[in-house]
Amino acid sequence: MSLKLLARSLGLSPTTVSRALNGFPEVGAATRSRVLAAAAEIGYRPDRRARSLATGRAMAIGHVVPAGRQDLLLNPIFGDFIAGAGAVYAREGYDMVLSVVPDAEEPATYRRLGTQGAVDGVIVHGPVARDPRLPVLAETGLPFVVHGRASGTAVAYSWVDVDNRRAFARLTDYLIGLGHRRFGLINGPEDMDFAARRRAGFVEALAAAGLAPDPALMDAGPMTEARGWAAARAMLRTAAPPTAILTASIFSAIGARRAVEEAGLRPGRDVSVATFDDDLTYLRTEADAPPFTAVRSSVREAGARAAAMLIGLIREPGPPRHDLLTAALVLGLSTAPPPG
Amino acid sequence: MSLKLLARSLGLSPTTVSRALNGFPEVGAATRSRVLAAAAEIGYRPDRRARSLATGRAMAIGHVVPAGRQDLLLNPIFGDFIAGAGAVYAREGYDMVLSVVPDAEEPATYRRLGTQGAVDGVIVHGPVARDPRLPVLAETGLPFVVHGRASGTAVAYSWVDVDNRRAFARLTDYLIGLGHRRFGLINGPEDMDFAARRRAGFVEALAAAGLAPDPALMDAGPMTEARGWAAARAMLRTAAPPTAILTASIFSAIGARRAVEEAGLRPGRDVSVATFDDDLTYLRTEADAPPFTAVRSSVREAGARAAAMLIGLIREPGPPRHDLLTAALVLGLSTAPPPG
DNA sequence: CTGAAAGCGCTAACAC
DNA sequence: GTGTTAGCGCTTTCAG
Repeated sequence: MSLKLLARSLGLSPTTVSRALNGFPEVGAATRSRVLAAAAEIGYRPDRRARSLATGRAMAIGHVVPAGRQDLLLNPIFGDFIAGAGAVYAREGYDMVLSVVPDAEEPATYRRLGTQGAVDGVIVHGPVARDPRLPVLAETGLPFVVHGRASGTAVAYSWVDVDNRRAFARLTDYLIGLGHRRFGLINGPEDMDFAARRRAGFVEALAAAGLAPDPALMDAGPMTEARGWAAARAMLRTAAPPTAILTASIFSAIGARRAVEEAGLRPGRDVSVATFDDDLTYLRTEADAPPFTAVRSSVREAGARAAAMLIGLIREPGPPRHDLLTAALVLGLSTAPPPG
Repeated sequence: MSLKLLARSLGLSPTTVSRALNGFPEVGAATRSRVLAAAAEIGYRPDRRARSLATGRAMAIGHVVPAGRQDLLLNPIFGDFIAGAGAVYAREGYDMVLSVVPDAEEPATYRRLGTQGAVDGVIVHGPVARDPRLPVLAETGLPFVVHGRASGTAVAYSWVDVDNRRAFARLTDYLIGLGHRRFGLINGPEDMDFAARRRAGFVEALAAAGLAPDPALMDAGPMTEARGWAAARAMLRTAAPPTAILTASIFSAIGARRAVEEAGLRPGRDVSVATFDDDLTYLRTEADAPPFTAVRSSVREAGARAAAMLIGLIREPGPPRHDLLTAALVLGLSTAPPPG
């Protein structure tokens, strides 16, 4: 059922009906209610494409996910971010367009999105240092917000990020407070911005306590169980093994625990394994209470904020905006004072 | 840059340019190459909305995710499914439109999507028994494919599913083969189709071995660490505790292991904890090799197949299609013959 | 307060 | 082979 037909059935012009439906002031009260009633009854829904074509606004936001960086999609974080953003979009009447594209085509995709008028703005996921996507995006003129930050970029851009540096500094502080002095770090891939910041927080907290990080006890790589296992295993075989291991993901932590067990040690007793995982709502909830550390998801919140920021930017363009969230601190699997 | 302008700059009519670009046969070879060259040079991209409006095809697929059922989004499974589907969409020129909507508005959303011409088809996630969405969707006439199955529905629908029943039967068989006789089951929410089927596979395998399931050792609920912990704890305190526990998720398994440890038992020695998690690519990869069980993701494959099926259905409508994938069997954390 | 007309950018009958 | 015309469904000047 089109606007035209609706109008005809009411004996009105499409123009008037459009105005009534869109809340324009110049419509007569009686007419408006008549139109509204009729529209509701037949369940009239304006065609998004036609409206978009006429107004120039797509009422949609693009999320481009590099197909190669699959861990991004697979990572529960992504889903949580999307959930937060999606809720905002739904409220504001925006659609979310997800494109999974081969890495090489990412720039082309951004251009396409901008040119084709399919979206009004874009959210960038998984920034890396000197991210090549940002200049491309800036060039298109399409508003965009980055989830995370990309160091080493000349482009001024808007971002929403969780304070990873501070989170790891806090986690490290906590362990230092328990009495630990020798730490292992099993980090994510450090070419990715968040991982680099986590490392910085770790090193910084050590320095503040007059401790020096041991390069032999620092690993960076995919946040998988296998990697966590291998890294912890290697650390435990060094001459001076760590009494506490910080991991950047619940999966790394699982692997690390396994290595601890295999070494004949007790996780949470002989060796503490601490996890910071930004998003564990799928795993634990506030209600869980002891013996679980209650957490809330900062990532979902970040998704919501990024979406809101982007919509704001679309509505009234302006200088880049920034939003740094405090991470929910998660003390994972098991920690205790060092033995002895 | 619009088609019209492009045409004008070439001294051609928009029609001819359109035909040349879209590979229609009646265009002269010389003209075509001229058009193609010019289009490439200026980076011409047809406006999707305009094209969609003119052709009636949206070239987009909708995925509607109930906001309330957040575990769905949070679940890494979802991301993996999306990754598989997304790759197919990208190849076929489709966009993916994700809507996160409050549960109550889901039917309205389906209607909206159908009416507004925003999408050509829909993928339904997380079916439950007698799912109310299917009738609504069927009524709209919009092609759709369900990821999973919904028992107790009169509607004939297309689906792609992983054989959860068989997967759990196999996992149970495996443990029986190791010598176990008393099993605990920590299942997902059994109102959801996949969980119900998993339970069925478990019970079935026991029956085939002449064993009866013990209701006191069967839990169903959210697949979280906390739930896994609580369920396992309760089971281990019964008069006849299980020697092996099957869990429906890696998170449940983590919780269960913890409970085993807290009970003074060794996971993987005194009590086996077996996990079936359909999607663990984010956790493990084929390359991991021992000590990790190699897995591949059946969910990603399911996403790809569902997408392909839906596109097929859009291109040539027909009777419902079905696709049942064999699950990648995952033996999680640690299993061993029963003690003694 | 309401309507007629033009146009968003593209495709598709129907000529030529 | 190429162009003309109409139209997808909506919004938006511009008249009245």
